[in-house]
Order: sequence, then structure tokens, then C-alpha cells
Amino acid sequence: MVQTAGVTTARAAHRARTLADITAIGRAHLSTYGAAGLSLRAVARDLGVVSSAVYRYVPSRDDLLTLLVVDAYADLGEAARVAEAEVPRADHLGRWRAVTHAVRAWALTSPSSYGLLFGTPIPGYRAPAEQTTGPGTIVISLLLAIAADAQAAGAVPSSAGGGVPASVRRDAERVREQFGLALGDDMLTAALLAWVTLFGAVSFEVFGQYGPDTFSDPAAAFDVLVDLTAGVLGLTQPGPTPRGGSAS
Amino acid sequence: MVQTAGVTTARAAHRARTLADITAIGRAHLSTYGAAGLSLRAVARDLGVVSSAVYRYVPSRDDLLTLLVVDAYADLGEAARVAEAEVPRADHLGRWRAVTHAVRAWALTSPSSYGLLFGTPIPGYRAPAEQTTGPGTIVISLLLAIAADAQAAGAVPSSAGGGVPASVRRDAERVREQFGLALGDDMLTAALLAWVTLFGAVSFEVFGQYGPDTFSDPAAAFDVLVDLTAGVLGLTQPGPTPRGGSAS
DNA sequence: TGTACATCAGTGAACGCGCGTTCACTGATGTAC
DNA sequence: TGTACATCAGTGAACGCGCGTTCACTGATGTAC
Repeated sequence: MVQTAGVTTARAAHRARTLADITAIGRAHLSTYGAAGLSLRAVARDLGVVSSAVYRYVPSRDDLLTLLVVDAYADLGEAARVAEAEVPRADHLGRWRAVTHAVRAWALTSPSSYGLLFGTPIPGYRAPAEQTTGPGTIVISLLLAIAADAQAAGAVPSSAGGGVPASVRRDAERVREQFGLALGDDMLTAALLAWVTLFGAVSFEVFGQYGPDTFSDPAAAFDVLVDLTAGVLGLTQPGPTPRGGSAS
Repeated sequence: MVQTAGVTTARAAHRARTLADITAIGRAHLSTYGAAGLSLRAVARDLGVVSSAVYRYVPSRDDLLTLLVVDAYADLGEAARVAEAEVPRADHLGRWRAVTHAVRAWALTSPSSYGLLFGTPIPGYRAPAEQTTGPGTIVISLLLAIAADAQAAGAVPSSAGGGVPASVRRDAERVREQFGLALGDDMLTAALLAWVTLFGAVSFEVFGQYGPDTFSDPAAAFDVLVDLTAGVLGLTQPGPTPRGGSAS
């Protein structure tokens, strides 16, 4: 049985299970009716319970949405983390591919959850930052860590033709502090490009924005994009074990 | 007064105006209630008319959505076309910037229309391809035309590290035929990257996916991304008038 | 120019539906002594 | 181990609301002769 840590009464166990059921049903409804069509009454119906009963678990419809948002971020983050952890640390390109593939795979299996996180905002609903920033930050953290490791190993990113304007350099400084990573401005803007491209590509595919017959093999097209952005980052094939690569 | 071509009775003029009013109200409601919350009754109320009256103009709720989709695509396409037309033909980078800036500007002024086109699909609604493919294809056409001109003028795009797989090469061939443009595989994949990045960046900004304080000047960050992708395409500053650039 | 008929815009009532949320309640589970 | 009380899960009725769509209708506008 599912149990939370520590002492667990039958009541607490039941409560945890019911809450998990509600989340699961909510996620299913999300894909059928969309976020705007998510309804506590319909969830109650599927749970086999009278509509007012779910108010014992979820204070309001918007709180159910928040539950689903947090759940989705955690799911996505976990998928990316696990995939990335399986690749040798020194294989930066491999780690990069692992994260991007994990994001795409997760999005394709949970398109509506993906839409909840990265699609059109729901009018009248605002995800509470306190519960959201933690799990919502995992993927970008992984990407930036890889970029930092690659830079330390000597990777040279492309730089923007026009140079990096002052305002963006200041923003970059803040990001460096927030994540505690030593990343050059060029590497950071290259990582920004890669991040944006990753989610742009996944959105196009998941939301059906490519024409219906544009790609016979969307996975292959995705790989081309990933490799192109990896090139901008200066990531290369594993290469001979780098012992003590010189960082600038 | 607004008139359609040819003979126009007072009734026809009134009809055209009312239909335009319905579209305008629909667009406004889109931003307030979202696509899923768009309601014929609410539109009728704002139009100052009983709910059944709008059925004289729009056969159903979904048809109103289609009206808005087509309207939005046309609007976006027109904005991009006008902006691009103002730049000298030989200034490929300038044309590229014009299109990307126009897309971003349009999205920021009409976020909900942008969301309708490029956000989460609406469950149970599928835009009819016949009415949609024409106007929905303008932006990518403009971008590909610029890429083709740049290639003809000798621009050298970056190529993907792993090479372009066979399936994508076949897809590329189909795109070349569809648009009637002579574009190398590398240039085409670079254009794909740029296209995806453009809409990825705009979506992140319009949908509020960047953290709240990530960019003090989002326009500057956008420019960095555009310049980076322009670099991948091999676009450069205008340069001396190219008379008779050698195309392969 | 004048009349007779056809077309169309808008009305008002009705259909059957679903929604979020509150409230007083019953009965089961948990806890303190 | 046994009892008395507190906590909690779930019920059922009710509130007031909005929705899409259909239908028979009135009265104004357009057209053919």
C-alpha cells in the first residue's frame, strides 16, 4: 500500500490514496476536457462520490489545478533527472541528448500535462509561485549544469553576431548567482537558445503545429534540432577521457 | 462604410458589419475567457441581441472559433508581410529581423489570438484545414524565401553535427517542391531551427514561461536569440550590393 | 412607379444540460484517560 | 481492555448561475413583374 513516512493510521492512508486518485482522475480529465473544462463535479463522479465530498480533499477547483501543475512539473523533472543520470559525466553531448529526449518523450506521453505547463495560460488562474518554482526549475538546472561542465572542459559556444547587450549581461549575472554556476555570457545565451528551441520544438510537435505531413519521422527531425543547438553550445562527442581539462 | 465588392444592398452591408462585430467581440472574449470559455450567448449579449440571433451569422460555436483562427492567421501574416516588404531585398539579415520582430510584436499585442494559433489545442475542436492552411503558412513562406535568397547570395549555414538523416532529407525534398524553392538540406534544417526558436521564444514570453524576473529587457533577449539563429543560417550584415551572386 | 411575394434579421420561450460551492446531517474511525 | 468524546469522510439537498441549440413568430427589407 501507499504510505507516507512515519506513523500511519488507516484513515491517513485512505486519505493519501484518495488524494492520489483525485490527482489521477484530474489528469485524465485534463486530456479529455482541457484545463478550462476541468470540473470538480466530474472528478467526484469518476471517484464514485457525491460532488461535495471532494471538498474534504481539495478546497476549490483552482487548487486541483495547482495540484496537477505541481504533479506535472515533478513528473517531468524526475524523468529528465533520471535520464541524465544514466550518462557518464564527461559525455556532455550524451547528457544533453538524454535531457532533451526525456522532455520530448514525457511531453508526447502526457500531452495535456505538457500543455498545462507550457501552453496557453488559463484565464483567471495563476499558479502559486511558492509551490511551482522548485519543481518548475529542474530541467533548466540540468541544462545549465551540463553547459557549465562543458565549458569547464573547454567547449566553445557560438556567439551572437550583434554581441550581448548590457541588459542581458546583467540578467546573465543574476542567473549565475541563482544557480551558482560559472558560465560565460556566450555559453549562457547559447543555453538560452537551446532551452527555447527544445520547448519550441516539443510544443510544435505536441500541439500539432507542424503541418500534418511535414515530418515522416518527427523524432529524427527533433534530433537534428538538438544536434544543431548542441553545435551552438560547442558540445562534441565524448572524446578521450578528459583528465584535467583546462578551464579559462 | 465597409462594403464587399460588387452590388451592395443595405441588408448585405448590415450583414457584413454585424459579422465583423461578432468577430471583434469574439476576439475580445477570447482574451477574457479563453478559447474554451468562448460563448455564443455571451457574444450575443455584447452585441445587444438575443442569443438565437447570432445563429443567423454563425452556424455554431465551433464556427466562431474557426472564424477567429482564420482572422488571426491573416492578421499575423499581414503584419509579417508588411514588415518584411519594407526592407531592401539584399539585406537578408534585416528582412529576417523584420519578420521575427513582427511576429513577436503581433503576439504581444494579441496574446490570446497568438495562444489560439500556437498554444494548447482546444479539446474537441479541430480547425478545418481548407480554411486554415493558406493564411497559416505565410510566416514560414517568408522565412524560407529569405533563406533561399541568402543561399543564392552565398550564405553558408551551420550543419548538424550528426548529419541529416534520410527521412528528414526526404521531408526536405517535399518542402522544396511545395514552396518551389532551391534550398540545401543544411539551409533548410537551419531554417527549421530558426522557425522553431522564433515561436518557442515568443511562446515563452507571451505565455509567461520565463521566470517573472528572468529578463529585465525581454526584447533585447529576443534579439540575441534571433541573431544567434541568424548566425546558424549564415546570414550576415547587408554588405556591398551583390550583383549576380553565384547560386549553385 | 406600384403592388405581391419572397427573403431575411431578430424575438422570446423552451429543451436539457452542467457547473462551483455551502450547509446541516449521519455514521465510522481515532484518541485520551 | 473499555468507555467518552473528538475528528473526519461522505451524503443529499439546495443556491443561483451559464451554456448550445431549436422553433414558431413578427416585422422589415429586397425583388420581379
